[in-house]
Formats: sequence, C-alpha cells, structure tokens
Amino acid sequence: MPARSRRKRRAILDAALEAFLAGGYDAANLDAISSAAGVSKVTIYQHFGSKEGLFVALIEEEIHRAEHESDEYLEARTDSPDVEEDLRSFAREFLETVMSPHLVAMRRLVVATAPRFPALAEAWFRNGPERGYETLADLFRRLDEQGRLRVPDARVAARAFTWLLLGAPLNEAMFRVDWAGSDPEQRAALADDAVEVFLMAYGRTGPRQADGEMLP
Amino acid sequence: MPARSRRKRRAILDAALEAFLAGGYDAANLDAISSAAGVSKVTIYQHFGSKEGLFVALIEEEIHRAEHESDEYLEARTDSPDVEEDLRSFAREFLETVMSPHLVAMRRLVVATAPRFPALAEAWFRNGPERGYETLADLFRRLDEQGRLRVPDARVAARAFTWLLLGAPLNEAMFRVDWAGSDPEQRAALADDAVEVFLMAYGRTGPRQADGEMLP
DNA sequence: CTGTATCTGTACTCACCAGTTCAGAAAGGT
DNA sequence: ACCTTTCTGAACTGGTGAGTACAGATACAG
Repeated sequence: MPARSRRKRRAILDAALEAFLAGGYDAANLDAISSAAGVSKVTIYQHFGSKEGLFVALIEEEIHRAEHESDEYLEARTDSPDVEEDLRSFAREFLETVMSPHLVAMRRLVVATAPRFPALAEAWFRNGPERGYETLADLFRRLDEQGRLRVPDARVAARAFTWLLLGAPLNEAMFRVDWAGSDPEQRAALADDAVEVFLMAYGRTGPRQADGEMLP
Repeated sequence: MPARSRRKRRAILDAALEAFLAGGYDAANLDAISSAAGVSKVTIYQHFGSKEGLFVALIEEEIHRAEHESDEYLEARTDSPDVEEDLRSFAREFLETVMSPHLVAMRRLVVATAPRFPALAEAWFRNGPERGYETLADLFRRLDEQGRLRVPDARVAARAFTWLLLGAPLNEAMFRVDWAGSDPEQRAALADDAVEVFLMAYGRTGPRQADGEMLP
C-alpha cells in the first residue's frame, strides 16, 4: 500500500525483466537484479518471496500489460471502403507489434520456461494467440456478412490469416536470435504477401467451390 | 581407435538427449547423465571436453539424423491423378512428423538455448524450415507446370502451405507442454482445413486476378 | 599374451547462487 | 516530532554442480 514500497517494487520488476530477458530464468541472478534495481536483496524477498515468485509476478504483469495494449488497436477495422487496403495495413501493424523485439524475447522466455511454469505459459497463450483468433474471427464474420469477403468458416480464416502472416517471421525469430525481424520494408512486403494469399482464398472476387458454396 | 569407445559414446549421447530434453540445458546434470549411461563422468569429459561440448555434439547429431530421415519422405509426391488428395495425405504426414513429441521437444530445447548457442539454432533452422521451404517450392513449381495447381510464386506458396498447416498446432505445442498434439483425428482435421484453405487460394478450379493472371 | 589406450570410482576443489540473519538506517504517514 | 513500516548492507549457510586428480581396473589389438 505505502508509497515508497511501490517504487521499489517497480524498480525490482523492471530490473528483473531485463535480467530474465537477457539470459533466461536460470542465468538471472538475484544479487545482480537487486543491485541493478538499486534495492537490497532482502527487499526482493519481502516483496516476492522467492525467485519463482518474482518471475511469476513479472510474467503475469506482462500478460496484463499486453492485454491492455492489444485491446486498443484491434478495434473497429471494418469501416473503410477498401477491404484489401484495410487488411494490408492491419496486417502490417499486427506483424510489427508481434515482431517487436520485446514481444519476441518474451515469447522465447515463456516458451523456454513453459515446462517449469506451465500455468504462465497457458495464461500467455490464452491472452495472446487465442484472444487474437477470436478477435479476428469476429472481424471476418462481420466482413462476410457485409459481403466484403467470402468466409465460410471464420475461425479457420482467423487461424489462416494469423499464420500466413506470422508463421515464417516468428519461426525465424525464434531461431535467429539477433534477427530482429529484418528491416521494416521486408516486413511490409511479408505482410503484403500474406494478405495477397489470404485474399486469393477469401477474396470476394471469384467463385470458390472448395466447400460447396457458389456465388449467386 | 574405436571399439568399446563407440558404444560408450553412444550411451552417453542417448542419456544426455533424454536429460536435456527432460529439463533443459541447465537442469541437466552430468553426474546423472553419466550414471544413466552406465559410464564414468570422466569418460564424458574424455569424449566431449565439457558440458557445452556434449550439448553441441548432441544437437549436431540430431540435426543430421533429422536431415536423413526427412530426405526420404519428402520425395516424389506428384505422381497421382488427384492432386487434392495427394496434398491432403502429404499434409497429414508432414504434420504428424513435425508434431511428434520428440521433434516438438527438440524444437523447444533449441529455441530455449538459441541465445547461448546461436550457431546450433542457425543450423537447425537451415536444415529444418528452410530446407522444407525449398522442397515444397520445388513441388509447387512442378504442380504449376503440370497445370494441376495455379501457383504464381512458388516460394510464397511454400511458406503459405507450411504455416497454414503448422502454425497453429506448433504454436500451441510450444505453450501447452503436455498437449502432445491432441489426438490424431484432430490433427487430420487440422491438416484438411489447411489444405482446403490452400486450395481456395491455389486450386486450379477458378480464375484469380490477385497478381494479374487469368486462366486462358 | 602383452602392452597400450581407454575406462572407472572416489574423492576432491571451486565457484556460484538462492535464501537467511540481524542490527541499524531511512522513509512516511499522521 | 514520532512511531511504525519498510528498507539496507554485509556477512553467513547450505546446497548444487562443473570440472579435476589419481591410482587401479578393463578391454582390445596385434
């Protein structure tokens, strides 16, 4: 509750985030974290109880932060005359966000610690990919109802869009650590490719019979 | 030189693989590995010099093993009358392979250690995803030439196919550790969905204008 | 059979690090 | 100004685990 306490807690969490992201869970050193935070090691234990406690608190906080940030930009994307251009700009922004160095590093950290902290990984998954699918599915359902896209199964389309866009760069980023997603131009090109393929499948511009549907 | 030496080496590598996969690099204990391998700890050092040396040798061996295995089943897949069914069965097999518990665990291990062993992660990436792209691109180029598919850019199509198929399950497996890919039926359904979307985009059955091409 | 290379068991060093102790200092709310 | 809560520094414990030393056993080749 108090005032100073909050500052200390923040400082600890900030330093801890950097340390965990830099070297992973095991490599992070509480002595180093405490001194980087300008705080006594005892204070860390008063706040978080243990290294695990600190880690859990940290990841949970990051999950909430990401949740609030993503809630904003995923809203209301259907109100333009040009669906294709809308999808393109959305795809670029989406890719840019997910491929940010911070999120990529977080992703690697959560994946690496998933065996030891399965609940955290589960929470991350639900607030990340799974929420993303649902939001996208809603979007595609709307676009289908408005006749701007031809989407037989919105959930399948949401997954398709997500991984057409993110699969290759995210996978590469997991293995090539420094590769911060190459340059913005290449990312934009990647996003455009993804949208193009997506539109080949779901664009309104031609009849598809793959699930038995035809245009009137 | 070898006779007994080779057996020892094998035993060490087998035990080490299990240990590293079970708990990650840091958790693996050389005393435990040596006793599991029925070998003295000194022998490990005679063979591999250090824990890092052991790990590197192990991963490199796994890379070669995977390389040889994958070389086989990715061959000659274009010689059937029904392309769609071909793609479906190929997708199922591909998904089954990549989602095998062993490969999923290896993937997590390599990703987790990528910051400390970037060369290994790089090698894994090149022998895995990147080789896969090329093989698939060749396949789609052939299918396009034969008029069975309409593939304007084979490299884009290869990435699209890969991630339509693997994106969702692989991502989920990274976060949900026990989730061994759900049951085979669900995986087959997933593969079929992926192929269906892929065919919506690349199927020969309708005119697409997305890159300016039309059917004659 | 014999010599050499390799293995073994045990016991050791050394470094690192999570977590604790405690007496005292520094806020901060009222 | 005062009293309580929170923080500090520094030294300590205890456990773990990588890597080493060495003297003797064991396999294998020729």
